[in-house]
Amino acid sequence: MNVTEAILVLKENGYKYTDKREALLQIFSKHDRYLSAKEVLEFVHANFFRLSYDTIYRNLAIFVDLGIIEQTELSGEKHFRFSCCSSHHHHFICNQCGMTKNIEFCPMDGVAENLIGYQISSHKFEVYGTCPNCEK
Amino acid sequence: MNVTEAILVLKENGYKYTDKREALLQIFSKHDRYLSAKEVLEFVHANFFRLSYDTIYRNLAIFVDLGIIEQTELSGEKHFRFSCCSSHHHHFICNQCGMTKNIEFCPMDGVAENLIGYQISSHKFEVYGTCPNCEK
DNA sequence: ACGCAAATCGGAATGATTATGATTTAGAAC
DNA sequence: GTTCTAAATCATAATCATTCCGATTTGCGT
Repeated sequence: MNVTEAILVLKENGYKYTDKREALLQIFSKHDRYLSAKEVLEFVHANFFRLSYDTIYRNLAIFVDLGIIEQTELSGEKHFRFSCCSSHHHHFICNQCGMTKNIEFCPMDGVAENLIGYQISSHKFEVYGTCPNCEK
Repeated sequence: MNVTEAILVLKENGYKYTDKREALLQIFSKHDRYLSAKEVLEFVHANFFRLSYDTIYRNLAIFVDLGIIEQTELSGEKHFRFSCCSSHHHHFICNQCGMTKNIEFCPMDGVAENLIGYQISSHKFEVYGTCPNCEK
């Protein structure tokens, strides 16, 4: 997923092009890790854009809906990052910088048969720690 | 883990016995599922106890520290439940009632070797859905 | 260029959680 | 059992992320 593709996806789903939306997408394109709403706001402001929290949250929710970005909860706050690829996968997430590394293995495979009668709607598998870069 | 054991653990770690703490532990003993702080407060009040949020959060944090209860984040709110057993395990969690079912399988086994250079501090594997009881 | 629904603004509201300063209490020492 | 002190609790205010709202602006089809 890149900025141009994302804008196309927005169009396809009836959302308009706006400079704010492009600015948001650029941020995610440039910073390839999990960002809090506040971080996003600061990056946008650094680029001489005015932007309200309302706009941030509203658009990020739309982006998540459309699969443009991924969302997770880190220490009580929502964090967002560009969708790295369409295939189902999980993440190692660095507690320091928010960097992620894909984990292709999905633990659901061997689990469903032990949950007969339970309707499974979703699952979460995340590994937390420190990435080699922050380790130094 | 039961109430008496929990009080013992508190004593061993230099925490005093109080009727509020016992009331909290009784709630968890009685309601074997993930509870929000608000639910805990309501249950306690129903038992004719006065209790402030401060006391709830402070004690629940202590309980988590001592391994008396477990904590997770469900739809943006902290939830707590009695530690069911000491062995490492994961959970199916019902979105409706907060009920849990243990999943003994731990996906970390086959994953660590693919994360050389990454220091792993913790991980989370949770399956969400509807339990047979809420399904009806 | 016009019109309108969608998008944005900014400021207020919400709701969970945490901090504060005063008061009460458990439990040890006498 | 009385006293003492640190811990625990209380009530309230503060904080912080997130959402809501009414007013204004803007993208884009006509």
